[in-house]
Amino acid sequence: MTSYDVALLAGVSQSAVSRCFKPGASVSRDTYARVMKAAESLDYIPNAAARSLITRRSNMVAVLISNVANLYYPEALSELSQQLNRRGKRVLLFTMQQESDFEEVLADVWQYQVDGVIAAASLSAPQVAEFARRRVPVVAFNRKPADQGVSCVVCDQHEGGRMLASRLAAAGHRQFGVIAGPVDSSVGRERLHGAIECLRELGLPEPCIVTGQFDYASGARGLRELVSRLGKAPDALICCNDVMAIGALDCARHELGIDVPGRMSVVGFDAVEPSNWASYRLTTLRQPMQKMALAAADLLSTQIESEGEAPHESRIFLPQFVDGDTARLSRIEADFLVA
Amino acid sequence: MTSYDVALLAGVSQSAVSRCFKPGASVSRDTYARVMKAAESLDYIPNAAARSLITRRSNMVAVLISNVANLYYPEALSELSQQLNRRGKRVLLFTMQQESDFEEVLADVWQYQVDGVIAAASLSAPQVAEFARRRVPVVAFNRKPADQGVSCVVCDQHEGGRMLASRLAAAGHRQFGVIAGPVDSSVGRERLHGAIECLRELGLPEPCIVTGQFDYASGARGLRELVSRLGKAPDALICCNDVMAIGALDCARHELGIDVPGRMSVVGFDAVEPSNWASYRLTTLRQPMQKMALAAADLLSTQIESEGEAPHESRIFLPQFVDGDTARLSRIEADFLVA
DNA sequence: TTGTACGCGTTATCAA
DNA sequence: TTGATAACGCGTACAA
Repeated sequence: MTSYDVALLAGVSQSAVSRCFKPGASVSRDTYARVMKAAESLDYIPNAAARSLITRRSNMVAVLISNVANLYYPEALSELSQQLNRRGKRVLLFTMQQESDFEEVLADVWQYQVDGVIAAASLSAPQVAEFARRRVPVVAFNRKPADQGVSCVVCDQHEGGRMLASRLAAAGHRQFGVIAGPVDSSVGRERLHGAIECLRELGLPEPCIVTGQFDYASGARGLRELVSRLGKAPDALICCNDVMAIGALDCARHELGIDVPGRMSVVGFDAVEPSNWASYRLTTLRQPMQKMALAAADLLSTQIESEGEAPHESRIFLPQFVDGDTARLSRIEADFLVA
Repeated sequence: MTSYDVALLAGVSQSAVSRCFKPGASVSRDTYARVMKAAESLDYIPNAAARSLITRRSNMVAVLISNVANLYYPEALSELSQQLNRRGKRVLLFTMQQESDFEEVLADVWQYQVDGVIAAASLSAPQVAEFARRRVPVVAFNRKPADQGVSCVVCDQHEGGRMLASRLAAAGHRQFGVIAGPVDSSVGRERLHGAIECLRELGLPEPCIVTGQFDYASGARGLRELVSRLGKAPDALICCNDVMAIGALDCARHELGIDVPGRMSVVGFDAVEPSNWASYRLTTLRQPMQKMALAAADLLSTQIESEGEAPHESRIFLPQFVDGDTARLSRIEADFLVA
């Protein structure tokens, strides 16, 4: 069914039909009614591919995301999808096993004439340049791109690392253990470095650091390794995401018999849903995902509507402290923060 | 950059360029090399919209899914995306707040000329008819459509309900409680009815049933209501998904002081990742998600390639029992099943 | 307000 | 193997 068929049935020209489906076009009430009736009876719906060919707008936005199964991404994806839909954009989803698959995926993205891209992956400078060359607006989501010429929405992971470390330090913890994220994760690196930096500034002993893969097993494995390296449990354990923190927590309680928070404090990042379950009540940091998705959709929409003339913008959000039951934190500190 | 630009630079006709990007077309080595060199230097990439206009293939598949944030969907979405990508299809994602938003979303789907649809939502008979009329292949994912004229991939939820109920019954549980899913969830309904049917056949007392929303809070709320209705905890608690089971489990242990599995057995459905964490070790059923995604991608690809001439097919998978620590199950039963 | 005519970038057909 | 030409379905000047 094409607009020609509808035009024929309605007894008008094809362009009249086209105008009826364009909001705010100049059509008489009578023509509109006839066209709509014909369209309905023929089940006519405009062809988005043909439209995009001439308008140079596909109304599609590519969302590039790695590791969808990670507990933290679904919320991001869900929010992004809603926000984009609200702005009349559809989500063309590109999932990657690892962030390193990003380059190959990009080649696919160009074909589809998407109006913009939201990339939850690290953007190298050449990649940023390619976006500019192709005039495809891009917003980096939760990744600080190497290049400055890109809009991004991030949660300040570095500051998050500092927040947790400083609160734990203020409460008297001295020997820190850290379970870091995989080396290719910039989010994990920033959290780690924020924590380390803070501890260094405070003159505390160097933390003992092990690497994990952001999964449950990594948390348990990480804690065991820390205990074996230190000869005892650290005073405080900072895990670079919640799932590892939960893995460590379970290991501490069920396997090693370490009292949390009595003997060891445990904190995580993300405030994924399970972190708030009664068995955990994890002390952690929440990324304001709804606001971040909203900001990303706004930034991208602005870029799209301005044809890339809008200045690049970085929206930086602060993580919110979630007061759980897995860390001993001093009352004073809490009062101080409220004031 | 269009194929004309490339043709000009390479000194060939536009159709020659087109052929170079079509696998298996008839082009001389020399022409191919010249075209590719020109294309590379111009950053040329074929325009998928223009291509789909004439080939009537967009290489896009719409995936309709509700409640992406549900712990169970991310795995499904991730697997589906991978399987479809492997077949050269991109995923156009449509998320719905509720399954009832399905109808509106469909209107959007038609515009985009997708090659097919994977619908994780209930399909009414008129909707099935519309797919047929528009000649868009569709595969229902984990939903038995009302109409038979649709391919579907499902896990036998009804049988799952029976499996859990029968094993619990065989182990001597008599008074059952059930926390059901929301009324508009066919998956939840089937699990519930399977369990009820089985208990009825065995001549056991009618189970006490409360309704939940598939979320953590529903599990706790549901258990409290059951206890208040029965005046005590049921012998066995069947929850229509894992997250509610975990909610009930936490409530039983941390709030009501009910020994699980000593005093009450608890089982769930889905085998989401947290169900296997040390704090829970939930007895549950796993849906073979990878196989299901694979089957869905296969079925849809077949439909697409046959232009809808392929017969409709139902692929029904059986849930796999996951032996956790939250249910007392008799040794005999276990041996019996192995044999 | 309406219709004519053209072009968006590609693939497909066909004759050379 | 190659190039000219005609679609694909739509939006949009432009003239009426």
